Amino acid sequence: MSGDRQKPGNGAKKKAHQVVTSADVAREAGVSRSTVSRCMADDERISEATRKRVQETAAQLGYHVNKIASSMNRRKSDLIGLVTSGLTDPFRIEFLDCLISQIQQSGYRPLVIDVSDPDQMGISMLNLLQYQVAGVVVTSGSPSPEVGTHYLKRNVPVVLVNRAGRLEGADVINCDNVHGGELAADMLLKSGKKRLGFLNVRGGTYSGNVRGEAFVSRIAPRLADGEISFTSLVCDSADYDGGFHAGLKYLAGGESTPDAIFCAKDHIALGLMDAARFELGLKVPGDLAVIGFDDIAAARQGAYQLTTVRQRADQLAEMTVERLRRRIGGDELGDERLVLPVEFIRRQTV
Amino acid sequence: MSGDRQKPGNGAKKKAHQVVTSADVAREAGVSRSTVSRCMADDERISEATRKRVQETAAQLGYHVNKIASSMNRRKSDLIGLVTSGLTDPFRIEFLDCLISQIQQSGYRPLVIDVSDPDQMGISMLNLLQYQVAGVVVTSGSPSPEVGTHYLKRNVPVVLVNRAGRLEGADVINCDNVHGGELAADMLLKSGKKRLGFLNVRGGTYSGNVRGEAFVSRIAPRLADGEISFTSLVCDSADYDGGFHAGLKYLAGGESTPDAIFCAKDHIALGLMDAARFELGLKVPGDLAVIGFDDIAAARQGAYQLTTVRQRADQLAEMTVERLRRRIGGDELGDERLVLPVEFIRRQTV
DNA sequence: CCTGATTGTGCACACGTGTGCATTCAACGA
DNA sequence: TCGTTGAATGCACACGTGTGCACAATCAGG
Repeated sequence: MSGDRQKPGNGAKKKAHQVVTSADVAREAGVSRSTVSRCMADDERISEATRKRVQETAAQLGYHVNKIASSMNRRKSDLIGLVTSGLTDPFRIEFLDCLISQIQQSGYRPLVIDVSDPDQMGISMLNLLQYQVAGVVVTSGSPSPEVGTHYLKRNVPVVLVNRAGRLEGADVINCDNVHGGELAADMLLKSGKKRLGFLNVRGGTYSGNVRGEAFVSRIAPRLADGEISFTSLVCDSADYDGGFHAGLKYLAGGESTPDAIFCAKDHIALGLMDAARFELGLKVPGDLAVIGFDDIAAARQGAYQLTTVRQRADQLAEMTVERLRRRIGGDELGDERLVLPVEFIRRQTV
Repeated sequence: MSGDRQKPGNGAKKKAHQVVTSADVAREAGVSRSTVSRCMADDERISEATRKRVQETAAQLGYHVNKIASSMNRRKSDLIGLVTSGLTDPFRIEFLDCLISQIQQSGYRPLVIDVSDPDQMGISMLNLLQYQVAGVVVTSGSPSPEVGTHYLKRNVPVVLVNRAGRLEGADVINCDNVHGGELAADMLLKSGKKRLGFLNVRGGTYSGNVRGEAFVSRIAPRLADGEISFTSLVCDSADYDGGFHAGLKYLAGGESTPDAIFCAKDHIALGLMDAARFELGLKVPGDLAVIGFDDIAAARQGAYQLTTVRQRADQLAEMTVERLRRRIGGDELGDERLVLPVEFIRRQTV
């Protein structure tokens, strides 16, 4: 009555505290194991009566589907790989926060891979395949685009967020970096400042570069007129300390010292502001106007009140998960570049 | 020669782009599948020659062990569940950053579970069991201690971090909240301030409560003398905004307004400072001394320079992983409460 | 009562791996 | 040459699930 082949030699004398399996539920409910499986998956072909009965016995026995076994059979797990590079960048953290929440609500689970260490990176990313992930989100700029190819080759959907380029068969989602750079430029042009600068990390990130280029093209006419000047500034790390040291370096005084700086991201801007205000005694925005990018939580804090360009982490996450779900569901979407709108947030640093 | 039973009816005409399996490697290298398995696991009984040969063919064919299948067989995966409540608390983020890095270096993978939503919490935590996690780290205060019991019942090691109480068979790791509270008290007593306060979130967290109680016991003698006064302050959320609004509420003026406040955590202290300085025009530390707890990155920033009690996220993570690994390895450790030292960091808010 | 359609369940296989046990083989001492 | 030992490897089973297909049961219509 219990179905399937019996085990040959051992008379059910395994370990005492064994985990409850679908076979147990089947036996208890007087149905086959297949039926149990179908009931747990809400298969429509099962009659209402048995489904209810089985689900009740399952609950009573404390049965939960073994996702590992299930994943093995279906050759696909409910895991979604999140490739990130540490948990230090504030905007990325906000994004991951939204993303994890959304992923979970969609019935998936986030499997985090940290690729801070460049050596480990390759193997770390391959590890995701070992876990049969249903999809991958790449939020870090460091992995080369080609790693995405490995996933796509195995039909694992990939979404690249705030990254460069195009990837055949994958979505690339960015905020409107160009428009953001232009908004910042417009604001500084209107502010009456004359010696503009753009501060980015050495070598540049894709997003930062685009923002900077858009900024420069927008101010180009006025530059040509000679009404204003422009300097490209560089910091050593894309964070608070990087901005801080850049501030010490570039704002120490002199005729050509910038009086308005557009930063590639908020976190850099905060460091820059603190160096200017607390180390060099400059007034913001009196002596120095600052504009950031992202609108991280700290930008809203009283100590900064940073004027910035907002990109919405929640929207970014929402779109990421939506695209991922559709691709996992089998939609053939082609490769697209999706752009989310940005918004200028005027506070008190211009 | 290829070993194992053959598939009955189908003459190897499956899907074209199938994933490479250990059987493929075995066939290619002219050994049995068992040998391949042992080679990949660096089993000692395999001769050096064949091991090398097999590993080379494996690399050549692009074979990687299927962790899902492996987990199923061993009834234990390489996943470690991280139970957190959102990614908003700065210190927790720093801790998770270290933790994820350490977990990864130990050959495990972090599976994040967000229990922000209290409704989802129960099922979310059970989901971890479905994935056969090797261990669980609980970093959020919200789940009731009894959830840990579910894991322990299945022999899944559990580590509770900065949490209350004891759990039979699990480690509970805390920083030295008591000493931290005392250090803060000593500092404020020495500062000459007279109207002390302790600011914590309404209802209190375990860590916060302990810090506050230690603070109060330390100042108790001077309280009894009538030399100083003490007020217990409450904010609505344990973050920047909570501290900010509490500042507006408690520092608006009047005779009994505190002139020195010990905050349960840094993030609250930052909000409090900003309300005091930028909304109410108070000088810090002149009109108001502030001490925090944690020493998050923002506390070091020029705009705050917060005097605080440091707990080391990296040490916390290191100890967490070490205990977890030992328990996973089979060590019977009993249930312990581990306490990490704290350090007073004197900056410019006292 | 027979036929065909519909609905609900069970059987048996497959997923890819780890591992206890048996087996093979070479080496070695008597 | 034979028996013994130790090393290296193969065989077969088990892990827990999903699902195509076959089969049973019920029912409608003639």
